[in-house]
Amino acid sequence: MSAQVPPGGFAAPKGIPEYVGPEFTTVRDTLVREADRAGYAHIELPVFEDTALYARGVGESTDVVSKEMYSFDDRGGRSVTLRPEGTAGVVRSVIEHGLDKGGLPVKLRYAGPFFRYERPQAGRFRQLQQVGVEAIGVDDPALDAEVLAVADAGFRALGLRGYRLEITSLGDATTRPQYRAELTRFLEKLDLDEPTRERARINPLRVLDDKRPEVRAQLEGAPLMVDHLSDEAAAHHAAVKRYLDDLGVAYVENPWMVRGLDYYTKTTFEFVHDGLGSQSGIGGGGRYDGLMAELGGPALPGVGFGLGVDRALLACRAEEAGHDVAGRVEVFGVPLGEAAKERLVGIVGALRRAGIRADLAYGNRGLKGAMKAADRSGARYALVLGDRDLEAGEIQLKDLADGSQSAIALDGAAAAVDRALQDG
RNA sequence: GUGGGUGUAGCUCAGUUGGCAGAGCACUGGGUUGUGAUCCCAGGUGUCGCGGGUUCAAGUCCCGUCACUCACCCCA
Repeated sequence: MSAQVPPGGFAAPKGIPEYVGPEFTTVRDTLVREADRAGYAHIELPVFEDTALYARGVGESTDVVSKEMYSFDDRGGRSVTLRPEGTAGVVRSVIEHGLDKGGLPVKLRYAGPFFRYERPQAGRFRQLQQVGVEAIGVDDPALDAEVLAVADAGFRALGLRGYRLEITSLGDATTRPQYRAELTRFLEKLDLDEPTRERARINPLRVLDDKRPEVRAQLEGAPLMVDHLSDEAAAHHAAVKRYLDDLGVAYVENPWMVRGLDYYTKTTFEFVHDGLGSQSGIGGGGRYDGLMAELGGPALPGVGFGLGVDRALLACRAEEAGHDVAGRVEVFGVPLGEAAKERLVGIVGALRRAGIRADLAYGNRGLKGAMKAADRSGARYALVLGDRDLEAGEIQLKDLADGSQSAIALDGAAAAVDRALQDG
């Protein structure tokens, strides 16, 4: 398909998607807008952090930390890592700057690139784009539900329908160790290959969402975390579901769901889309009540999500949703000859100063080529100017949608175009 | 990290039992210096991914290698 050596000799690093045009930013900004509506404030964070932050925050035993990080020593000999996820950085910033000293919860949102050294695949990239929110400082199931509702609203706003929200509870520190021991005893009796046994040793929960049928069959009857919740965690879980009903957010329970990051407690969730192939998660997250303390801050709870912008975009393409492709510009200038070009350059400048998106046919193309460029620009109107019009003190305003054309006065042409656009 | 598939023009691809490297789309110009989205005409010097081998002859067969891709794993 693609040549190994591209024209010019350079290729983008492996596994990194590049987006040209408005499609990507439209998806990202739509997701961000829903977080803004719920009062989450923007936070701009470093793209790399102290490696130890992720080792401690995300968890040494996770795949993300143990084999997928872009880590290197900087020139001062400090080990730094390109951020593989957003929550650890947000929590670090909250602790470092005492953002929890004011009113709680602290509600923050972020957007940007993250990095994981994985084998690229459909929907899986080494540089991935996420939009995320974090609500820190309050342990209230209504806040869990709000976070879920914000994500759901974002996907709905994109026009997506072919996804579902799966939720479960991972319990808390009071009962998880017992459950883990019980699950380990169950797994030890199964016939599993060596890599899977190794996984069971590192994190037995992870074996539960194995996709292979031969493994799934053996998992029938495995002990589930939702049956081993503390009274408090069970009440929290039940309350979250009630609040989701109040918010009109649909969900299904998936007690086999596991998260790959160690910090999750209680509520965890994943948005799953059916049209994406193997990498079907378009967003995920949950509660992390121990993370603040783990990273040296006050023992405050938190809840948040990360949404995959790349995957949401692929989902939009799969559903053919959200394609309001606005033109690059609204007005396109077509000059015939040098004198006309000098005059049109000024008019296009005036249009831009008036807030109208406008462009011009450069390169002294023929009339036909210039009109073709006007068509491709997506403009509503073309402004055609030649010697004949200059003499008459007029300029031709052509409606590219219906082909109609009328002459308007050259003086004040920009204002007249503005009026035409207003009238629609 | 493990396994499968695929590499031919900017893009999507065809190329038969080994015999002159092609089509569509896109792009540029012209038909028409006063009109685009339609129509007609013209415009291609491609490391056939790369290296080696077999052969009179390799895009085609063999070996190696690289890249891409899908799945496992993992996750957004």
